[in-house]
Amino acid sequence: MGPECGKFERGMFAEVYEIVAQVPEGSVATYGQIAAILGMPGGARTVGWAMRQAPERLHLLCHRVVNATGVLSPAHVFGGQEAQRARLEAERVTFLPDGRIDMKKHLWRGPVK
DNA sequence: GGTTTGACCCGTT
DNA sequence: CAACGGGCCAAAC
Repeated sequence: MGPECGKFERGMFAEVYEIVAQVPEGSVATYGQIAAILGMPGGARTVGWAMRQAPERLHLLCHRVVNATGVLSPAHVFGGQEAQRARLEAERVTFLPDGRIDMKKHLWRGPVK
């Protein structure tokens, strides 16, 4: 593979995008979890950062990434939490009456282990 | 090359 | 239970 073989964006963002892309339907990952997989314990903010800058051309599955509490991101991100929730529900992700994702059921267990 | 930012996480008040 | 602050890290300005 050449240095510019039509790959993703450079930097550790690419790693984040790849991890997110590996999350199967019906599962969700947390920022801290992804950060830990990348070898950045405590770097949850950096992951969220990559998501903010996330280029749409990658068809990001960022809607499967939530915080550790299972709460969706602020409204101004996905065009409304309602939109993100609808996407997750379409993937058979169940929500608790609290409005949070049932992390115990859908929390991704990592790429492979 | 220092400063600012950001979709976080956790403990404490 | 809700609000506040500190810590942590990498990219953009």
